[in-house]
Amino acid sequence: MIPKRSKYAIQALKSLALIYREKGSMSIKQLAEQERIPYKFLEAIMLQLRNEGLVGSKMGPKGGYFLIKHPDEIVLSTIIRLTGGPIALLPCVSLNFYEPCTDCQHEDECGLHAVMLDVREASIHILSKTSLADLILREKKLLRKKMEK
Amino acid sequence: MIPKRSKYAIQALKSLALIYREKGSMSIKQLAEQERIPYKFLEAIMLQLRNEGLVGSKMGPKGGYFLIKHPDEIVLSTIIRLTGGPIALLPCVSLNFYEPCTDCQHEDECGLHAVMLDVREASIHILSKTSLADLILREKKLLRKKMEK
DNA sequence: CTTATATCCTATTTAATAGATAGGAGAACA
DNA sequence: TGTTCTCCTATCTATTAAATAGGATATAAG
Repeated sequence: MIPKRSKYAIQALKSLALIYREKGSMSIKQLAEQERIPYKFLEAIMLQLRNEGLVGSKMGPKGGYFLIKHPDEIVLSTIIRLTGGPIALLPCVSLNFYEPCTDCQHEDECGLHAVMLDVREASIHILSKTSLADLILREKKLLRKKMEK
Repeated sequence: MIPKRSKYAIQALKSLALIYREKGSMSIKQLAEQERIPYKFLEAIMLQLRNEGLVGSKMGPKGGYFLIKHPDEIVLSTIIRLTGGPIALLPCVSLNFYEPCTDCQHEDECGLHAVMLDVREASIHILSKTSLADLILREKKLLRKKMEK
């Protein structure tokens, strides 16, 4: 499971992506209300995303956050990685949270290691090809499909 | 990430699978030493696996645990599920640990939900086609490959 | 220039839970 | 009859996710 922190980050960034074209920005208050995320928690998250260079910010009234990169360029795996969510199912196959097993002398002889590597690859493949723009596009398609019924 | 509990369970069951043919059994002490798993922790795990019907047990001296099913029939997804490891990255796409998002009115309109469903499917596909026997076979292949060098 | 509205930043609290341990009861083999 | 094992319940501890607190700093607008 990825932490809520990661999920909140994706939701907030998706909201910013929706107003990217008109160079819009949103305050934490707006984002928090719209996505029903605890205000102070979201504040900490946005601050981090800013330090990581994903979003820009402007202080004072009419200030807020805005995407720096194009929604096409921000993929889910990046957001998850930055906000501390491990994607792998075991530490020994994690890129960003790697830890060797205390037992297991030879990783390259461990069958479980090999299988879990496969799982990680499959997950990352999906998450790193899905951008914020893809997410929005997908929601449009879902909605359209639903409306047809 | 799946809990250590799940990893330990897989390791122990793999050891039992190795002696399945000759109807062998192993005590917790043996298993714990061989796989370097804390004794008491493993005890709790094996007890659960027994209650779930994956292994059988025999009390007293020369007693121990043994596989009930054929190593072909026990797949990783089953072990992980039984020992409490969520495979999905979000509660809203988990089969066994499902929880709806507090925000998100319509799951079927949520793009993230759709993507995370894809990820789960990809992971489960691998984990439910990999049995204990496959794990052992894979390790043999890994070892052989390594020896060739 | 004052006020309201934002971000910025550090520190702290809280609650849940994974991981591990303790201690003894009950079974079976020698 | 003692030793070796499983069985079972209860508990401890440390870590961490999640959320909160409080104030400093910037800026738009009247």
